[in-house]
Amino acid sequence: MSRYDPSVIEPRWQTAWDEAGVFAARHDPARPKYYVLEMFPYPSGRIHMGHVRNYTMGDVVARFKAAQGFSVLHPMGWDAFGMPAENAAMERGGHPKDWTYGNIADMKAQMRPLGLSIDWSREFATCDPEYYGQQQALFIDMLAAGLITRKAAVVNWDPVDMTVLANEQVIDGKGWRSGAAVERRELVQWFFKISDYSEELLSALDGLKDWPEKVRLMQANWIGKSRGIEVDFPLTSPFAGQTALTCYSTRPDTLRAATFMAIAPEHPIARALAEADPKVAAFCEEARRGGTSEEAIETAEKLGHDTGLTVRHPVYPDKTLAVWIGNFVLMEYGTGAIYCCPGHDQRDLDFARKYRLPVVNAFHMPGETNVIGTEALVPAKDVTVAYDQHFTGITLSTAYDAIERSIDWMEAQGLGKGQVKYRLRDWGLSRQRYWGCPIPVVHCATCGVVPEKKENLPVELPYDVSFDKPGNPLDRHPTWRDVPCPTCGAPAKRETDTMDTFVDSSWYYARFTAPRSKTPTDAAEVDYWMNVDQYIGGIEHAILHLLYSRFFARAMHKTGHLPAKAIEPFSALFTQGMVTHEIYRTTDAQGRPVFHLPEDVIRSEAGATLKDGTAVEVIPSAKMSKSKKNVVDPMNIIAAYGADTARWFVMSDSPPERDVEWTASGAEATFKHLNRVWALCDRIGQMPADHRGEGDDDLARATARAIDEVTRSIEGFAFNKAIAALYGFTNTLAKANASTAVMKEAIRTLARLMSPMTPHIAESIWSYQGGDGLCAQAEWPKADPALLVDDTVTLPIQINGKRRAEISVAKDMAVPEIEKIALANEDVLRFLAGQPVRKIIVVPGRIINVVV
RNA sequence: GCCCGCGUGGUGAAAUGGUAGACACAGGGGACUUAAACUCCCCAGGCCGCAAGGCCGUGCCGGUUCAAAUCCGGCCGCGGGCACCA
Repeated sequence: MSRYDPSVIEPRWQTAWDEAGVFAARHDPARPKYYVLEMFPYPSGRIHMGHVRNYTMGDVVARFKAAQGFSVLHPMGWDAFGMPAENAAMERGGHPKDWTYGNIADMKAQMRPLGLSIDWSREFATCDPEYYGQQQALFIDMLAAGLITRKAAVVNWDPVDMTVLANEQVIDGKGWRSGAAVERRELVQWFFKISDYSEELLSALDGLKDWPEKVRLMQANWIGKSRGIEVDFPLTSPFAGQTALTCYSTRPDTLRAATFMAIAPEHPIARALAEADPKVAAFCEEARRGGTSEEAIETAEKLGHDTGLTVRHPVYPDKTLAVWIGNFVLMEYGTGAIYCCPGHDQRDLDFARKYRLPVVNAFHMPGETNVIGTEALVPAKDVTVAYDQHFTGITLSTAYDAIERSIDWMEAQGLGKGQVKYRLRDWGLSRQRYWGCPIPVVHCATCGVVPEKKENLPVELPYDVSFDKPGNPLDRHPTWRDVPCPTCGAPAKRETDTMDTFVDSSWYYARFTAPRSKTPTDAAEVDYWMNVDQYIGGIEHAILHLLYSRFFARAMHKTGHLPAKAIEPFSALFTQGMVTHEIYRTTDAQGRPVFHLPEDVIRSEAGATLKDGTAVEVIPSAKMSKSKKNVVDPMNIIAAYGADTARWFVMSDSPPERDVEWTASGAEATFKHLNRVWALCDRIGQMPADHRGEGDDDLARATARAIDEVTRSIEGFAFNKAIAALYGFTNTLAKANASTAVMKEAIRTLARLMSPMTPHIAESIWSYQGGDGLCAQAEWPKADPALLVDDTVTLPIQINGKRRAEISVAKDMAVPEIEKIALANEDVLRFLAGQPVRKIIVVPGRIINVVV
């Protein structure tokens, strides 16, 4: 065997795998299938360590399952629509399509040398007309099935660029390019009616046993099921045709402490007031400032304007409450009007203190006075509190019980209606952008909104567009936009909005089962391959992508594109931690932030500079992101040490669910280790066939233990522990003095155990040591159970919980006998110093604790 | 602001109620070498001690338990998500 040279062996084995078609997914009804999928990448043009970690994890699972006899589907594609392509076109010229396909070619060229066991014959990009045409067919079917609707929605409007902005393009309430103050504007948009599935998506979470608990919890909170009551507050004098304000509240137990009302600036009453009163109009205008994100609204300063109107308290008619307009009340949620209990809600209290509104308690902590100062009294709902003069007569109660009693009482009095509500809103899919899947409908003056005929799909994006002006180029492309109505043939206009890119990623997993099908899916293929047995991706997708995919699978089932068994498309989910890195920032002449790639920054003990000496601000590690440019290029590691080193290293140190801070150190050490394995293989290969050693039994046991540990660790997604076990086994093997046959068997086992992580070197060892066929197709080793049990066990002895001694006893020794030996131990006697033993606890096989 | 996580040596971590620090990285010492690199061997949580050994120690404070890194309550710090980044 020559020296270890990955640049020679890695391409050789990759070619061998390709020629043998090892990774082509085969629809084989005789074998169990296993579908492993990693979240497909956005084609930024460069792979980074996060990709290497993500795809190596999936590859370990895919190779492991293949070795265990499964027919494995392990595909790869590109989440290729989205804003960066348009931004690139605006900043550097060129066309989003050319930029995207160029990036895909570049990234694929960087991924191939990793030696991933991917079936590349199934590759597609979401911007392929073949893919998005089928997505348009799905849209048309979903429209017909009543799963899609149109309604008004609020967007970020840049009044200078006259364009809609994404939330990330709104920085401190200003447009990222124009710097203009952003306004909230209403626009008619397309929506998927995901809220029809709120209860279904919530209750089905219980069945997702192999999803992380935290993801299910996050989704449950996002869906936000609440039980509350809808109450009318009568206006003391009717206004604008309204006689009452209708509010929804989840805390009717605090209704007595309501001291004022707040309505949204878009509320009909606020609009009517604004028409008559320029001061109200000015306030409503002001309240529309800022971005649409919940974060922006929740953290913005709460502003209010007193309308002068009052309402009567529905339960205590003597009380009247002032009606305010508040910039924090949203017309989209609930009824656009809320009643405020500053005593028991911090936001309401802050508002009340600011505008000198009254504050009262609905309850106190038992035995306390609880005068409200600057902090609202907000105990957990399961804490018993003392209600004051509560309308139901409740005195001591938890909030849980008081809420139920209040709802029952108010329903009985005809004052309100108990209701279940969900926080989950419909999914707005319209985007006023070019680089996305066109929404396949036509607007006709006589027929209204008409879906495109399926035989005309795909509705393809025109290539001849320019990005020199802000806004959507499809809007100013007459020959694409102006088409005859599919129904009546009269001149009509295409929808120029394109789809949210979350739509693209909500069904790609199904498409991989039959990527060239002339319909969105192929019944026989989805039936064999679905569901995804193991889905792997970043925790940042815990809510939106995964929830949308769960909805889409249901919608695809309803429209006949997926079988019922696939409505939960991902049987098991693993959320890997992120690869993080420091961020490097300078500012431009206008004071705006400019970010720099790590390779453009020179780091020293004193700080960081650019190559021209400009000082760079170093921001602590955060998720690697394109916009922050804190991404690391793994290609230099592959060039220097080979793919096996990169793969082993990203799997070795941190547990896969935890974030890992990228550092260059350690890759070198991995490479040295692989060299040691190579040399060990060489040495064993040259042992005389008749060599006899003393250590055959010990090595056989160590081999069995390694099989057991590596197998269990991979099954439990503890790849770092699998690698620790492989280090241990390699060290044992290197020191072993065993017979040639046992040594050879051990290193062939080592090759198979390493192969999911380091498939190329494993293949070389396998063939050199006389393994049959390709290691990639070899069966996974099985441990002999008889070799896994030890006859004796070491038991630590604690005295009052502190470890003081240890004894070695037979594995199956009876407890009384262990007690006797422990109490006779001389270290134990020394520590006891004659004190009487109060209790002795023996946990067989684990520990002994003597209590004095 | 709201929801969800995470916090253990100089570093990545292991131990998920039962011997805290496995396995590695960086570091120190030694062997080999004219020398260096490579390779191999040894040491290594902190404090006290010549040693034997002892005390302390898993972000901080408190609790449950024979026993807590692990379970519970409260704080602090860091990260993810917040519906148009993907």
